[in-house]
Amino acid sequence: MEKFRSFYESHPRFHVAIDCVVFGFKDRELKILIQQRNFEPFQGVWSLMGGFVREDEDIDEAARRVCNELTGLKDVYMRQVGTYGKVDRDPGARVVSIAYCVLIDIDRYNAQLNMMNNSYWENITTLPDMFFDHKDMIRDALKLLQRKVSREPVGFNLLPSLFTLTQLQTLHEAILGESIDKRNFRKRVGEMNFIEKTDLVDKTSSRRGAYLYRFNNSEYQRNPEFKL
Amino acid sequence: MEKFRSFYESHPRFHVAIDCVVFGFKDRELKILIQQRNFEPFQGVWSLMGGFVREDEDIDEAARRVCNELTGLKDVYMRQVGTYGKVDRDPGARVVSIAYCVLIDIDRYNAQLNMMNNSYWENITTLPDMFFDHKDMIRDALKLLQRKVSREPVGFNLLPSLFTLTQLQTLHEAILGESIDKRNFRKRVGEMNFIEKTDLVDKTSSRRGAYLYRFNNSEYQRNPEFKL
DNA sequence: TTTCAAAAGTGTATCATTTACACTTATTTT
DNA sequence: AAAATAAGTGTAAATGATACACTTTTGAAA
Repeated sequence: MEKFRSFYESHPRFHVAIDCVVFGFKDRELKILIQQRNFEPFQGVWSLMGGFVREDEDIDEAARRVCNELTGLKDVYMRQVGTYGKVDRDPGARVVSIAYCVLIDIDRYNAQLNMMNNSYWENITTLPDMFFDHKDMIRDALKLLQRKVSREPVGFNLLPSLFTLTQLQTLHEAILGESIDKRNFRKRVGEMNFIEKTDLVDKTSSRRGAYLYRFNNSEYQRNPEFKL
Repeated sequence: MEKFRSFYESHPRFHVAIDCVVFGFKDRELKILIQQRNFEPFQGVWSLMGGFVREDEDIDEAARRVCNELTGLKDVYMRQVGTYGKVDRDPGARVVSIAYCVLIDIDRYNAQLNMMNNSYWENITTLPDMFFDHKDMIRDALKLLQRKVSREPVGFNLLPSLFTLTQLQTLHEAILGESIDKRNFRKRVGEMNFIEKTDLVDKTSSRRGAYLYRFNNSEYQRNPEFKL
């Protein structure tokens, strides 16, 4: 391939970045992790958590690495949202950025990282102005999440491994931005036998207590049909 | 920003390419435009039609330019599918490639371009082995198209501006890979008043002749609800 | 210890949507 | 005149989606 080097070298090269739209769920609200940069360039600007792709990394590997650096978590659900490449989207240099939608259980997130990264969990309904096209990335990531949450078991990534049906429902409501009928919702849950009732009870959110459920992925794989 | 140049320069840069998954529809078959390269590198390998992003171009502009160079057409429907960035996906150099799904009316395509580009219309069901991840791009572009065709008026981009309902139905069948009940299909068409019957008749495909319809986009915009 | 507050849990009837299904019509060719 | 070919048309049954309100359980407060 050596002899065709000029074929490639006649074309320009760009920085390629990863931006993570990290979703979490707490207090009935869908949140995302944003950062107010305390370093140059763009100090003080609100932005998504990101990083650059390295020479020796697949872009998905880079996304996993960046996400791990920012959240401390491994084996996290992430999906590519899209790629953003306006010429002037980053005034410091030509940067093409690939956005990823990341879903984490907010309780597994080490809050100390917020100090280190100067980052915050902000409700998606009350985001500040943000760096260039980062609002577009968030919008598109949310659309992706909305499209998936009713048809694939992705919401469980935002919950603890044991959760109540009320938590699951309020999660769906927060993602879809609309309220859901409780009895209809539970009827649909009941049709999916991979959402398993345990005999454990959570009493933190009510006096009566609510049964805890878990998502059984291997059972789901045997008959992967999901509708909520 | 000058003083932060090193912030960027400490990170690597990559070639960024566009690959177009160009769909066409003819003889009841969904086809895509592929090219057997008659130039180095990778001479003889089947691949999608592509090109590199330039310094002064947004990626969407680059996609439009590349698509225009390859099809001769302007103002075509195109949507980003995803970005493919495995380290070794192109052995000649590190190239990150953004795939676009492109829908054209195959009758507007100048067949002479096939000579110039060494390109062909191949049925999606009978594709040859292809360059690295180009099959993945095609699979993902087809998924995108399948997801959209029933809920948004995108199929019309693959048809002439006047079309019969049988053409529209066989197009949907080709995209979805399953047969559709004729009466149910036409019932749904009848519910969308932006699919307008003309008094023109096409007699090329049957003795009786079939009424020609057209898609009225401004009527659609007044009440954008689509279900087929 | 009784009362109150707060969330959990439970079923049915109606409505809307989707599916299954087969013959007639119009025209050209033989 | 008959045959061949694709266009065009409606209804009934089944399935899925929606609307809707009261009882239960428990801890905290009176």
